[in-house]
Amino acid sequence: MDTDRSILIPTPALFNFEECLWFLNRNYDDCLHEIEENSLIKALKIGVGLILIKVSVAGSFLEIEILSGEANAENKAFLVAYVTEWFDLERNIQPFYDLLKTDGRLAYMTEKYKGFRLIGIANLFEAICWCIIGQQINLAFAYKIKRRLVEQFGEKIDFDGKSHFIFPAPEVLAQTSVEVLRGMQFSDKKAQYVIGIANAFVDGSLSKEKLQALPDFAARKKALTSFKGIGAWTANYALMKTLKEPEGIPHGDVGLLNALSAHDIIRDRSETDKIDAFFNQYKGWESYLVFYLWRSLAVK
DNA sequence: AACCAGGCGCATG
DNA sequence: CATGCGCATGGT
Repeated sequence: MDTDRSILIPTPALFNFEECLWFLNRNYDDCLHEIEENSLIKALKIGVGLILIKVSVAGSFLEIEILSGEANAENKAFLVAYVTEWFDLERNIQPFYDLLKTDGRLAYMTEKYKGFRLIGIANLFEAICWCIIGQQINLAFAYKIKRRLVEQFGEKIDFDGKSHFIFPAPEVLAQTSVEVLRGMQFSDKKAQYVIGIANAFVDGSLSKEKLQALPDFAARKKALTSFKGIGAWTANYALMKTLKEPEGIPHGDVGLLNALSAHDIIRDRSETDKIDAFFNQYKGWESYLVFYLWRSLAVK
């Protein structure tokens, strides 16, 4: 191991990297990272520089190896912060487990999914675009469309015979056209939404920093849903994945509803009062509950 | 081969 | 405020 190009982050209690990898894989074809064996490879942009990292477990540490790009102190500090946020390493999830254990239907999760963390999407623009792509279509198709978009417009690092992409910048997508996106099988509306959101990022009317500066969850949700293409589901999803907001419950989500009925919490999606009452028992941990329910959905 | 997919916006009652 | 409808097209 080249210590110059390697960083170790101590892992917290109740952390299991393989559980997290399961979620990042799930038999889907995500173009923004690659999983091989028990490691994860991802390209990132730091300032103007591209960097390729490999994340794996080394004893009681997560190891970040810099495969390509500059391994200076500044980049290393960025990477520690990035991976810590990505895997939500700073959160003590014991209180969540204590709540799960009081619920006969969900208590099994504290063993079966032990150490599973809320996997983030640090890039707000990416999170929103991903939501728009995924609205009302099946996930396999959504990943295909995302790949077309990313491979056409994203920057990449070639390493070891493979290309590793990063999500396109708003400036780039703001310059494309509905026709081009239609060619990638975006619907007319979704193409308009993505371009509209890209322009909002370019002109500064929407940004992660601006959202974070708002006083509370309700204000952030309202700000997000004022943009075309961002409804309640997308706003909650983005707040949950990018800002790690506990209250971000993607209401109406098909996967969530399926998991709720699979656990006999509801019979059909109209029972919104039951859903609210259920989530009320998990104050402060709603988004984690959503994540664990998604985790419970076996893929094929 | 019909029915469903990690919804959303807009038009009505 | 709640309900209904069109969207677009791949998966199963």
